[in-house]
Amino acid sequence: MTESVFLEGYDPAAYERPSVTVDLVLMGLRGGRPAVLLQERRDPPFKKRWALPGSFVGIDEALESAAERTLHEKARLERAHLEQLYTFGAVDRDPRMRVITVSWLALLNEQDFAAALAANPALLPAAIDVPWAGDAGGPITVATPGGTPIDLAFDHAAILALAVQRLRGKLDYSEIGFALLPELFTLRQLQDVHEAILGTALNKPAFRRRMQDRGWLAATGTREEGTSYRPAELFRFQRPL
Amino acid sequence: MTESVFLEGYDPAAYERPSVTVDLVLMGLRGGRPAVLLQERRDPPFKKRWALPGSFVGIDEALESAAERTLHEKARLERAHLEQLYTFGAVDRDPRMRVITVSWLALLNEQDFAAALAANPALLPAAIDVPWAGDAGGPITVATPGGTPIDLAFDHAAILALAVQRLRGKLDYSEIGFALLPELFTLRQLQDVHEAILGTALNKPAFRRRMQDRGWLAATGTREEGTSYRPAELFRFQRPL
DNA sequence: TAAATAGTGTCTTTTAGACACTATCGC
DNA sequence: GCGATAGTGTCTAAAAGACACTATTTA
Repeated sequence: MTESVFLEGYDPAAYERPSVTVDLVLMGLRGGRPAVLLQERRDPPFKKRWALPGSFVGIDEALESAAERTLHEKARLERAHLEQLYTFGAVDRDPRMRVITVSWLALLNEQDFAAALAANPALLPAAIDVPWAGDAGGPITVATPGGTPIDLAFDHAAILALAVQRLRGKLDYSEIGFALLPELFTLRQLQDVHEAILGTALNKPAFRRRMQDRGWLAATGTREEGTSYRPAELFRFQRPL
Repeated sequence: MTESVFLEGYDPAAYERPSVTVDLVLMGLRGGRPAVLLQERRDPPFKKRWALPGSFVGIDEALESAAERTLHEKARLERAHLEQLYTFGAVDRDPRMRVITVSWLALLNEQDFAAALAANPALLPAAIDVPWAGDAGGPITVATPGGTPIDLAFDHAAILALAVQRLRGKLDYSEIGFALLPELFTLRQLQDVHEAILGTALNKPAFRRRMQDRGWLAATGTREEGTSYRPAELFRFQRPL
């Protein structure tokens, strides 16, 4: 055992400190397909490249507050499902200086997704394509609505890939899927969301049994309107017990 | 939309930066029960209270490198299963100054756990008691080997609770459990590890089927020695496919 | 041979998938 | 009634739990 084991009590203020940012993966469904809101960089590094919206964490600001503030500043949304993903801290991830970023997954339903786009037209609703199945993880591809592939700035491709993996992994055992739906929804809409995120077709009776058994569904007694066929019942999410 | 939406391109160096640390949850099994290695604080704040081992992240040091360095400095271990848990950044979590900490879960097998204790006798092998079942999460209690309850410094109780929850949640679908075992182990040892972490008894045939079906077990053909009964076969962990 | 644990065969229970069937709406 | 989708009953397949039984080692 060397002396360094007990080398403590030094003055941390004497050490150079890194910058800390939050980056948001603003995810939602657009036309039934996964999409993410990106922002074009106006300055170097990665000038004119697309990046995740983010901002620096204030010295008197909690991490979650910084994420919420960024959600409001960039997407003009008051609230959304927001969960911390991972903290990225490679030394050279920003060529200017040392920046450690705490990444967050923000889930928007179709209405909020459209509202964010309307409030900040500088945002790009990029389409996400996930080439791997299951929740093993792996790289994903991002493209403009027109289909042009996007090479994200910084390490944001890795952050986005992790967001997709986290979302897929938590989808069927957590309440996370409801964050992508409006307050009232049909079981078909719920299943569509799951199928879009997982990229696979699901069995209808089994899916409904599972959702019912978890106690997540509160019947409202009302039905959707404007269909040219039998209208489905509208449900509301409820926390079990 | 206000002007603040596009308020970017300012000089981040002009802003005050937080300190960033890594904190390690050094977990293992001691006498078949979950335990964590703690370190007594020598200086305020929380002087003489027990805390998770940690250190400041160097300005030219990746987060994972800082975690590995801390693992070496505090426990004298070259490697261990190390995975990032969560980043805690409440403004007042350290009364001295703004400190954001990236927490890591480090898993040690019984041998490494004992080696760390021997290399750094200042570490306390605290017993972990988990009062909740399943992977719902919740507070846990920590106690000295003598049974005296420990009130951890900072927000380290929350970090430790999250570590336990993560470990429980990943145990039966990931390879994480093998990090708590030596290279060669019997199926009974593997089951004992799972039962200790989950806090419940498991069905023997079903457990063995699952582990076999996942392709995690490579038979060695050798058997344990020194038993006064039928010796069990020794297995080695293998990655599937 | 006795004691103790390793390891397995098999029955039951539970859960998921497949598939078809009935129900209900607008037109 | 027709078309289309909602919603469900039920059979099958797969996985988990229960339990007992056999196997193998030391003493």
